[in-house]
Amino acid sequence: MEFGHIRRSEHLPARIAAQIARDITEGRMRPGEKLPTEHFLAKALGVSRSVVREAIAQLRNEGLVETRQGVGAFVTEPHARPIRIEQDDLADHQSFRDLFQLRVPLEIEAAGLAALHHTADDLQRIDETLAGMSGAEKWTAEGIVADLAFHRAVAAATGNEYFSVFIGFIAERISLAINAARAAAVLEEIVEVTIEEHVALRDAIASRDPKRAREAMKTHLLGAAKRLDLTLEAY
Amino acid sequence: MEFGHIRRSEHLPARIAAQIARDITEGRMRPGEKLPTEHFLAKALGVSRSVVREAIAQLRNEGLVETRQGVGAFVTEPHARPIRIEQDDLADHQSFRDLFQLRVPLEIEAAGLAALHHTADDLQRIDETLAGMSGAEKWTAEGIVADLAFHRAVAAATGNEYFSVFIGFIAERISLAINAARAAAVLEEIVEVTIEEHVALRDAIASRDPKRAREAMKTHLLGAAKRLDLTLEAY
DNA sequence: CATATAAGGTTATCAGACAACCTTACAATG
DNA sequence: CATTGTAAGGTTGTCTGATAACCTTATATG
Repeated sequence: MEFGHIRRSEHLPARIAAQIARDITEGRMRPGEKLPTEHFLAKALGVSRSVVREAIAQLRNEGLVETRQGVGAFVTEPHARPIRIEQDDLADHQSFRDLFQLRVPLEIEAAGLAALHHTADDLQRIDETLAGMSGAEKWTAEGIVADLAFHRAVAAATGNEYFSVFIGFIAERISLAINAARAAAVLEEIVEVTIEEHVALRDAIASRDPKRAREAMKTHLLGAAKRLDLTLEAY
Repeated sequence: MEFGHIRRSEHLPARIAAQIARDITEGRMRPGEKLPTEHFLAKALGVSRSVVREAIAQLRNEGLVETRQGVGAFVTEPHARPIRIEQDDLADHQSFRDLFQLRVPLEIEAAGLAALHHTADDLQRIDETLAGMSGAEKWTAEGIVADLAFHRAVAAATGNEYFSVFIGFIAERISLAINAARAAAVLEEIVEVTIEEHVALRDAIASRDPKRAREAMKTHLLGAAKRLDLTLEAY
């Protein structure tokens, strides 16, 4: 096992943890295998034991290793790691587009499921977000927040918690990125059109027509993509 | 702010982290608020600074706090926190079905995008997973792993990293859940059928026919759902 | 053979110190 | 006055060394 020295930069423990994590995920360390002792790692990496401990603690939090007092640290069985996406990943245009592209099929399906499964409460919450969107003339950031609330409400109406979690997460990231990048004037135009499309979608859901709801969501999202100058495949 | 002493049991840092996490998620500490200094917390909780540091490091890994050297630790804004889903959430049948339902539109879209965007390398990796699946007669767990690898390879062929991340995550959870719940005999039958469907999907991708690829994936997933006794909406 | 006991190794925790970095206040400079 | 430099104090980051708790293994003991 090789343990090259760590470059002096920022976040030593995170760097070390990432290195060991790579060793594990890329197969250089197999499940059940014992990590070197903290003492050894500290010597080998040229850092103190505190840093090594913090790195191992991070790996333990991520579920990649297990530590047993008096015995050592061991690579765990291929146990699913939590998914994790950082805001910074959306900095460039490519990532933004990719995430938007991921959003489309999820939201279309959610619209269809919402049409089938929504309750009276769900519909009321959707209507509330619509009212919040057209209520004031505070476009810009307010409009983005209201748009996000609408999409959340539709996702919640599916009755499937995972749609809520994933769509909420993705839509929120996209909203934040838009809000950070776009000028107020552009936002105003976007929001104007958005409201009409939201109402159309809401009506399709209310009439329990999954096909129409899906089409409405598709129209809405592809329209939004166009207004954001994103080119997405459509077929 | 109250900081009652921590009971002497196991995993002091985890206990402390959990306590602070509760303070944050239950609103007793608001986003942007500064945590007490490590020194103060150590004194107040009756533990050493190392323990406090490890607890705060865990919170940082979970995205609940941010630390700035020389300044302090601060509660993060909720939207800056990464999405995180634990394995335990899939214990009951309802959750399993819901996650499977979420998977369907994602994978269908991925199949279409893979047909459009795959490179020669992508296709080769897909073929490798097919070979791995039919290569041995070790069905059961091996078959599940190979199935997962196939779906990962297709997602990777989209060229969209987020499809890889999300589909990899979801499919892995489902695979683990299936592996834990099903008997070997049942798995064998499932895998038999799966291979044919995989090949069909592979051919559709290879001929760059997104429509056929989407249909193949849809057939495959809805068939899989049926074999798992899941009832999903289809329209 | 079965059971205690001792020894050594490893992680968990503690304690104290110094380094790196940030903020603030205030003086110096133009 | 506005800007820049500088010093002070506070906080996190890292280092060092030691002790406690725990496990494994080997050895002794009946």
